[in-house]
Amino acid sequence: MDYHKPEHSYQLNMSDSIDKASIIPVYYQLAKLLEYKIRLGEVRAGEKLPPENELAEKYNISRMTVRRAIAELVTKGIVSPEKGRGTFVNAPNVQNSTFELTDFISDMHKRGLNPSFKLIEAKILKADQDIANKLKVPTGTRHIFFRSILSANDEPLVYDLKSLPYNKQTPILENLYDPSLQNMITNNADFQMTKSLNTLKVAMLTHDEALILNVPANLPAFQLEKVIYDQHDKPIGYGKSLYRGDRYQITSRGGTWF
Amino acid sequence: MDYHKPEHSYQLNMSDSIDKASIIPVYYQLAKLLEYKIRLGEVRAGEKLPPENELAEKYNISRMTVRRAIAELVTKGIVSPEKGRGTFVNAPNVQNSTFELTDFISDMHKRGLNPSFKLIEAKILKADQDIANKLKVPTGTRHIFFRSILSANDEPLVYDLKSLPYNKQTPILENLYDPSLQNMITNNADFQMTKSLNTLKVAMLTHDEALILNVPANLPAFQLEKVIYDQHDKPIGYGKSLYRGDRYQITSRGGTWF
DNA sequence: AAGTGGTCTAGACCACAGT
DNA sequence: CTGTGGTCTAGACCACTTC
Repeated sequence: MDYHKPEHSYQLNMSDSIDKASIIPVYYQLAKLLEYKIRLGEVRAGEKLPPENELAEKYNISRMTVRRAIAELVTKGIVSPEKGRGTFVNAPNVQNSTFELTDFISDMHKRGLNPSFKLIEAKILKADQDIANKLKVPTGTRHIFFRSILSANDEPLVYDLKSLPYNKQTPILENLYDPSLQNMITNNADFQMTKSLNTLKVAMLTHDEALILNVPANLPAFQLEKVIYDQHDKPIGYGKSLYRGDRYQITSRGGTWF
Repeated sequence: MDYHKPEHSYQLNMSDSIDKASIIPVYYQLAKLLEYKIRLGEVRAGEKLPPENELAEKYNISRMTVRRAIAELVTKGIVSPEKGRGTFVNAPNVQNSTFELTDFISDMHKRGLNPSFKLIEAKILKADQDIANKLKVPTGTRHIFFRSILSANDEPLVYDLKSLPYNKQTPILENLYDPSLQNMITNNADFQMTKSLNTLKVAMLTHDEALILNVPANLPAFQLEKVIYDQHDKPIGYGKSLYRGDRYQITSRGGTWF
């Protein structure tokens, strides 16, 4: 019995040819064609794709176009070219998974929920040891501190704390309207490029935090910490977000196909 | 006062030119050059890069090479080309963060720890409602069930549960040696392409789970659930991993720069 | 030496956006 | 209509791998 060959046919009924007259780009057609052949097992993991020259000749297209097609598969992680040797089909990798944490508002929209935002408090504080460390400033330096609640369908979901270095040039008022770190970056033409360091932990909600989120204490939660740096690697914001563990989860798709 | 222009100079002292004789590819040189100019604010967010023609002429290189350079910036999320309009510099996005969960062994190695693996139990079970649901089989269908502990520096860190459809063709013994879902995929030539669905939650360790990990009960933990599908979208594995919340955290870098 | 991927060129035509 | 990015070609030379 040959159980390598699935009996049923696929929806895709691809012919082994390229339609140059099509509106669909040639490189895209070829990429799909190769992907299809790999899916069918015509070229298996560890084996080589036909050389670029050969593909170009076979389908009557230029080698550059072939390369563009292969580049598509490379970015998808399906194949890996090796200089002087050939382009090899990767074994499906199912071990890795990538979780995206986007901003709360779009995240909730994507989940079909109605997000809202409430600022609890905004004040100027002197940096304690912890904050001084995060913002790389001396202790006692003044910074603006925000506390807010993010809700979905009027149910509190995230408790959010932010600290920004206090800067007389920066108007506080507009930050009150949207104190997201993103807003701060976007509205300040000083920041051409930024980077952020993110840490995801699990935490147990303290009594106070649970009270604010209107949940029982000792509920587990995601804790997302974010430090944002400007183009000179100077911290320009620190944020800590607590996501209710009973309501929030993150999903991702992985593998060789996306 | 012009606080847009930082007074101090950068380490990079890039000349506004391309060295065609260099071993460094021209497209790479140009990509770095453009990135540098954006970083300096020479082209700010929302503004256009010079047209491809112009860049090609200015640096005496072909337009295809210019495009290759710009493609680098596109994949980094720094610019976005718009057909017929130009190539625009993106505002730094600091909201999104991407967390990678790789396999335990390489993850621990990367963290400089010494990983080890212990199989607690492997047995054949009949699927209960939950497992039947995950593996999309009728309840009562036999499946292989694995329980194991993953440790770093001999300290239990992850409690891992796996269920695979029972298949007489699949030798169990090799799975006992390395019962990772990845191993199962790699060793089975039937699977050309696979996909996985991953869910990350927070959970409270039950008494039993805590006992196995040798930690106090009610410790919060990451719970990673993974369902793997073959190329026909048939589930071929279900896994649940509990990561000690007091010892495990995930970090990522984000922003316009990686 | 032969095969293979990596880079690069100097054109070309197209589709779309803005005038 | 002009400017712009998107696609494609038919070559070329190089560096690396394998024989």
